[in-house]
Amino acid sequence: MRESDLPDVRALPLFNEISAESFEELMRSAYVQTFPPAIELITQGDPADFLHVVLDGTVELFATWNGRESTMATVQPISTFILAAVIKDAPYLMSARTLEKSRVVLIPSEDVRQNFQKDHKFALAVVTELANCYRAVVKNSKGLKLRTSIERLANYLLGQRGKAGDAPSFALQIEKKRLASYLGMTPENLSRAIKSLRPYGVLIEGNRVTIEDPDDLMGLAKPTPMIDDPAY
Amino acid sequence: MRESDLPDVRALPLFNEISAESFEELMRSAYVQTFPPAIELITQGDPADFLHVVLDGTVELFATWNGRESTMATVQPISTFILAAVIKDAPYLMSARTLEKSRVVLIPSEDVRQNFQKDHKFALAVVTELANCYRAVVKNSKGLKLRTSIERLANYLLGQRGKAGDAPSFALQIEKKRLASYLGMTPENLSRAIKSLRPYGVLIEGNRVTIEDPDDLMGLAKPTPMIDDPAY
DNA sequence: GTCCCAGCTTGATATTTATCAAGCTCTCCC
DNA sequence: GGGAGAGCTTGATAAATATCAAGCTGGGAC
Repeated sequence: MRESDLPDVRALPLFNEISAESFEELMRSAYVQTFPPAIELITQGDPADFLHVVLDGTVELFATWNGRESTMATVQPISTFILAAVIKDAPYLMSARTLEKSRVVLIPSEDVRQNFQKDHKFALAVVTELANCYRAVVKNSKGLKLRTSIERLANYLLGQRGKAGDAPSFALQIEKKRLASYLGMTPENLSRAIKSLRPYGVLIEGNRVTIEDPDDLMGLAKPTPMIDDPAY
Repeated sequence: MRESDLPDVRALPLFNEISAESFEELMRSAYVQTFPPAIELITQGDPADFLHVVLDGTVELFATWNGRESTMATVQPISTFILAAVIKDAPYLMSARTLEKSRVVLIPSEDVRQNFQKDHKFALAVVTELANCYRAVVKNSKGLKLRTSIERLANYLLGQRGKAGDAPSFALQIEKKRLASYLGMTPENLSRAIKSLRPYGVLIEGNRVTIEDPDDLMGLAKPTPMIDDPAY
């Protein structure tokens, strides 16, 4: 691991408050690896050997069953993933693959568990992180059960617009087929859903999204912090 | 709170390992209340004032948006709910109502947060509980996105059969309209889904479920611990 | 540059799921 | 015992979503 990576990892909420000793111990056994695109980093059902931290690139979390596959989340720098499995020393519930060339820190699970047993500050940070993850999945689940696919798309677009600083035009961060899967629909269905948002002032060409009148779109999307605000 | 309730609460994984001091402190400010059926205990969006522990009865967690409603979970004794909101000091993401006469312990959030700040054992228990909750929601989400409603029903029934000690016949623990909502479908659709399982040896009369040939049903349901095992 | 191919779109169709409208049944309450 | 009403079922229909089958397109690989 480069020296220059340490501050980035240290800045994560998960590691921010922990003792210098714990941090050093975790980093001593950790190592960084760079992966090409489309590499499966972890497979659901496997034992959780490492806590992962994405430093660069993009990682997709996905789940499979009976030959079907669904995108559960997209992880972008700098964040960790599969903390729950590591803590519980349980098998991964999701698989992960790189979507582009990515640099990932791998911290042996055993070290994570040991340090959170003895470092109270670390335990508190883990609690906060898990609570956030839990609430994120609950929000997601609410969206899936309470909204139609068009409503989910409309809210996704408004969310992305917010991330882009309320710019009238911005780029989609993921491929449409993955977005479709994330939103719980087929690519064909997404294509049509996009078209059906045209009357609400949404224009998508390639991965360039233009929202002419956010208020109009919001009339359809009816966003609520209880589903759409990651910080809520 | 009755003296006799204390051991029940103490036995929860969340409180099992904590110091006698912490436990006493939490219980001192806690109180028990008995609610009639169909009482809304908490409302999504409200500040998380209390950690709830169900001692008796049944509580439904549900979410609403834009006039729609969906059952997210059913809580039965003895378990806690809405821990994440309490820990984060954030608003509830879900509402809760009693389904029958229920006895609930209410522990002021502030006390929970204080004690988990100072009691390391408590913090560790909170981590475990949250990790379990998180994984439960992820499993649920996987089911929603990867399975059809009939497959979800089939797996639900197999799960209930397991809970009933693999008895060939058992009683549904919730009303069909709530089961429908929990599984992400309408009551009409559930009715028809039940019928469509008849060829797989499933017979449901009232709330009495009979599974004639579990193996046959499993051929359809294809259960996997990564979605269907609460302990996984 | 050109070829190739994955990703995307579009149209046609099928399946799944929801909605609407009765009617039935059971329980609770008087 | 006789309503009244909620829950459940059934049938008919509509809407949402998926599947299948082409075509289109734009960005690498060579």
